[in-house]
Amino acid sequence: MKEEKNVQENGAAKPAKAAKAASSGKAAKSEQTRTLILETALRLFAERGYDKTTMRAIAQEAGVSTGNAYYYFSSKEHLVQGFYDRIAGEHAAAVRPVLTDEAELADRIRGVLLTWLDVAEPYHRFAAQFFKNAADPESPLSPFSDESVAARAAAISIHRETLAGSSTKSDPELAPLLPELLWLMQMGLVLFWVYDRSPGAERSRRLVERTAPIAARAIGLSRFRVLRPLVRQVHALLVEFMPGASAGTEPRPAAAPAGRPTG
Amino acid sequence: MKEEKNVQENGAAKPAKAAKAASSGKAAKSEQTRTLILETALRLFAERGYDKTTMRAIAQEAGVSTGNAYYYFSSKEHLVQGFYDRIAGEHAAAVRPVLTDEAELADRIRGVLLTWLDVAEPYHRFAAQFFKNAADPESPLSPFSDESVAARAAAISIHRETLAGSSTKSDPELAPLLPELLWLMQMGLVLFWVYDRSPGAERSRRLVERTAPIAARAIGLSRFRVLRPLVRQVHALLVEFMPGASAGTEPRPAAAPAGRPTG
DNA sequence: ACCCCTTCTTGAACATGTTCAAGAAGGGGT
DNA sequence: ACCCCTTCTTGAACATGTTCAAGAAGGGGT
Repeated sequence: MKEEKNVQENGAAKPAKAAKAASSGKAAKSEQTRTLILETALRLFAERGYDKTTMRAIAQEAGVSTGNAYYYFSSKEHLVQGFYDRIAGEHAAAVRPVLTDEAELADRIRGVLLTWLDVAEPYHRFAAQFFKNAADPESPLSPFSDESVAARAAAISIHRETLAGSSTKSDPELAPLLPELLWLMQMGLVLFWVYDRSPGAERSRRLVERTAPIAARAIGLSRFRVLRPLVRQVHALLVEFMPGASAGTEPRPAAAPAGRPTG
Repeated sequence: MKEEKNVQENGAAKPAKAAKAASSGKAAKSEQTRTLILETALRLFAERGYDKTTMRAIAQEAGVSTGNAYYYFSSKEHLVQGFYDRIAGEHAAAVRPVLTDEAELADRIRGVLLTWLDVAEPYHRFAAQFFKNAADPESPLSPFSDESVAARAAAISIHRETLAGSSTKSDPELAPLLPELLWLMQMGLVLFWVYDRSPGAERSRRLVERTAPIAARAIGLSRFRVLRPLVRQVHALLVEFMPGASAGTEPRPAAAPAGRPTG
């Protein structure tokens, strides 16, 4: 079912003539169709859930043929990529007040993570259903996949700001790696949230309330002398295993570095 | 595709007459068929991978009808449960030397985790392919699901021994929660390993080499005064969120406690 | 020997993700 | 106006997980 052959760059067969079409004034017809299919899919996902929404239903609802949906999105999973990007965008926007108003690191971390829960809440049921795809390392939906680089970089960027804007000082060596560490923490939260069945995801919220101060405190403590050896070890660990952690603070654009897989 | 109706206790329609059959001397024919199907499935999974192995192929290879396979295993996923149990069993056995020979906590943790990698290695490709199912919270394969309680308890039990047998002392309040914490660490390793494409999973092995001393050191440091507040917070966190963490050290049998989901 | 109820077994039918051959639509270039 | 090449679009066909109605096999109880 999952073949190595026929891998597409970005999951769609969309040709490179996009630029040309844009310069020709009106949005390309093609682009409209693509958007229509995507919007329809996301709406149906939200209404019925991922599994209950068939490709046939999406195509029919969008008024195109089944095959046409596959012309624009090479699989059902690829339709979810758009959902990813949307949530990431909403989060980036919704998080502004927190980053300007809060000073304490714990509050900033808490605010950023709670905001994510707020943004994601409407999609909770939907998310739980397609989450399994995201966990498949082969899947473009994996948070570690090349296709997710943009969303990942954006998320890490938020965390960089979270740290930079606070008064808490951390071990200077460790500092550049902390944004990615917070991102990892966020991924953990997402994992927990997906499993969370409590009404309003209140358990997830409480988890944030509990862990944000811990993370902040641990970061603050990282300068203490007793912890120096531990911090050193953690630092070495992160440098070795965080993809691109040593490559400075700029979020990298599209292409992932060659060589070893993201894992 | 995934309906709430028709949930079965243990994923098979196997009737409660097992005990009776056992007392009647020879293994019930039914049990033989069940085992045959399972063995065949695991063999084909290992040979061809999860996705490439169709239910039809399993049935055919086992010499039964497709429908018959579904009589014994209510879905393809349920066939993998047996694989879980097998790996857990092998790990429990293979880990004996480590637990008797090693004294240092770091070495014990490292040994236990490296042994898991050894045991799991033959199934690496296979595991990566069905891992997505395990990540689905709805799936019986989820490490947090009720169906996985037995395997989870066994794994935690190993970690309890890992800690108990070492000379490292930890914060006494924290101590009872550490086995589950180590289990969580192990789950993290599994996650990493599934994504790991390096030959022989050497990156996973290096991750263990790096993290085992860190974990051991952090556990040892937990008694220090500066860290007291942090340890307190972590403790409160674990008590609240670790399923059954407050319920003493005995691994619980089958049924999960009522109320909130495992998440 | 026979009846009846439970347990197994079968293979066709169904649902749904995906592929594919065929052709329609667009749009230069002449 | 016409040809040709690329881009879209279609709907049938395919693959495979799962369900289901039908009936076979077993095994007491009489």
